[in-house]
Amino acid sequence: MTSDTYQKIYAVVRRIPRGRVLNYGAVAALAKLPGRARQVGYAMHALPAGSAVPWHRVVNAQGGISRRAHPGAELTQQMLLEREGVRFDGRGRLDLARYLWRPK
DNA sequence: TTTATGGCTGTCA
DNA sequence: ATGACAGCCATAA
Repeated sequence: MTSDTYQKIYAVVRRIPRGRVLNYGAVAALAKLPGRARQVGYAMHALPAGSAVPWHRVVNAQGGISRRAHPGAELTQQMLLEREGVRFDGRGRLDLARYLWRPK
């Protein structure tokens, strides 16, 4: 796939520091693709296994894990984040104001 | 080619 | 807080 869009998206996601998260809209914006949040989701879905992209650090705008195609995968994502020190509340959501990565 | 769908988001009721 | 609606556009059929 020769899509520059994906490459930009992956480049952004790959820069997310450990213990931090980014929502789809933010990734799209940082990739110079404002409004394409959905495509970011598709890019994640199309991500080849074994890639160096920390897809689990990408969450939705509510600071939670979106329902994904593969059942149970959202739990895996939450587990990976908790392993990096991200705490989830009783609703399975995290404090965006605190964990959202804000590049300068 | 056209249509339908989707790991979203922001706004309004 | 929750739910409905409407845009964005790449991928699949």
